[in-house]
Amino acid sequence: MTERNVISLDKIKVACRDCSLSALCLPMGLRPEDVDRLDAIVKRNRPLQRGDNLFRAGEPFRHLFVVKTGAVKTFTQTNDGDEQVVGFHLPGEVLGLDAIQDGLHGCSARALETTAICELPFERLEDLSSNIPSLQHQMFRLLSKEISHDAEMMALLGRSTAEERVASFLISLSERFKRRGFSATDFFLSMSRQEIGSYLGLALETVSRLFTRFQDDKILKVERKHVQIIDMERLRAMVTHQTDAERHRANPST
Amino acid sequence: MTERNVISLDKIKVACRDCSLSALCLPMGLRPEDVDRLDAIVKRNRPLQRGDNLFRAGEPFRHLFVVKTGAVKTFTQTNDGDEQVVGFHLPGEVLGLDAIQDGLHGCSARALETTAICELPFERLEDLSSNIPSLQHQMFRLLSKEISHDAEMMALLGRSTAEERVASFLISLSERFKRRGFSATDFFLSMSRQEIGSYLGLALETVSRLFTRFQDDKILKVERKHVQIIDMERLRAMVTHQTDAERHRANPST
DNA sequence: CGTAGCTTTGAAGATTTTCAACCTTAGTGG
DNA sequence: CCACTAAGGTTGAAAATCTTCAAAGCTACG
Repeated sequence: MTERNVISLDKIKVACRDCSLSALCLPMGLRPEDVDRLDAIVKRNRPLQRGDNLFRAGEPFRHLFVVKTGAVKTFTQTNDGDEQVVGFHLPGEVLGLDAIQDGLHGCSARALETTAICELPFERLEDLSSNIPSLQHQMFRLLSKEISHDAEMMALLGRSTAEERVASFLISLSERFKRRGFSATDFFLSMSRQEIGSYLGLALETVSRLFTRFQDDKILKVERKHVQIIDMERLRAMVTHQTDAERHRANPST
Repeated sequence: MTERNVISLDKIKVACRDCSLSALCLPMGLRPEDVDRLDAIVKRNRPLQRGDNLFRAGEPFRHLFVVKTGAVKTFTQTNDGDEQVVGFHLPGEVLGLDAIQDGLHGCSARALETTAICELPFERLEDLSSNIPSLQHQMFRLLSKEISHDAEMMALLGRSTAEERVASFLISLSERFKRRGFSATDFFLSMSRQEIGSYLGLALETVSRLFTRFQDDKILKVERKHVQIIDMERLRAMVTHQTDAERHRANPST
């Protein structure tokens, strides 16, 4: 990190803490004046209540959204009417990236709890990116990260047993909470068993049974929405599907 | 489409046909001189033979790759050693988008048949994008499209029966061939039952049985790698999981 | 022509889903 | 303050689906 960036870092952090743009600006020091320009286009809205929609599938796409606090699920409907959850979005995570493609939201987004959101007008973000190469680079990285994450998820769904999926899901939540400064081993699920099942391709009963079994095996302590991870080692050991990418990130020398 | 773009279209098509950049430049008219600049950074390599690796997981990322002819699979290894297919890439499709994130390839890519590839040095593409706003926009769309596609795939894997997955897979191939000017109803699979199964999260025997059943039901004609779709209607009817996004794209008024 | 690598097919076994009942909790209104 | 209700969660048993194991067939290639 260069001298210049050290100077700007505090300001960036403040701006990011405020507007939850860490996904965009934390990974790489933008110049302070650029952060100000980015900050200037961010809209802050009143918080969403549980059940409120942030956007619906088919609506025109104008903004990217960043979760500030709370949690959001994204989902589609199947032809036979039920809901298919395609993602959960925690603080610091970005929504709407799939809609850049054709200017229409491909899924709906709904708050799982009281949730604060920032809006980024995408056109203005594009303009800014043209003028700030490091912001453009951040945008590419942001989109690429999503692709990378999706590929891991597909590999998980494509291969795994119910046990492995649930273990993987818990580890993913744990890591995401940790990254945002929350406890990695003690947290509340804002989504129902139904929603977890839909996301993981399992019946809600299967999710419930696995939570019970993990608890019997002294790996977790689960009480409704409250989860405590007792034995992270064994939870990780259940996941045979660490990808090459994850291996290399964990230990780049191999 | 503006007058200016009409003029440039032929040239673009020629350039794209040559370098397989249609993913980047066909969806939106770049100015002719911009296409030339894009064309100038494209490298053309000797073709890959079946089994050759294009890149391996963990290798540093320098280029995006566009399939010109042939077919490529991307895959990761699981901890217990077997291969997990995460994607198939047909002519006109782009590989490596997941690696922008951290500069390392997250999966390996291997030719399924004799395959011609274009290389796009990513750094130079970023430079160009900074200077050509419409190219930047294309890049965002390209990445977004991949995210959109992955979300559909996740929804498919998360929900469906074996029947639905195989039907969906065939429809996807059919549409991709069609888009590139090949027959939508008569094509050759360049991948094995094993690889299809890995991709769809099914045992290879399950894939084989479903091909047989679809044939018995007069929906397909399958002879090893050669597939003919006899009854596209019924094939489509098997897929309950048309997403909102797909519905809206098919019929934007609803 | 023989062998290796797919592919197909059958049967048994395992996992997961479905259906049904019951339990728990949080919120509501008497 | 308590009872009631609705929503979500748990548990059991039966049924469906998919996988695994095993064997045999086919094709392409050397």
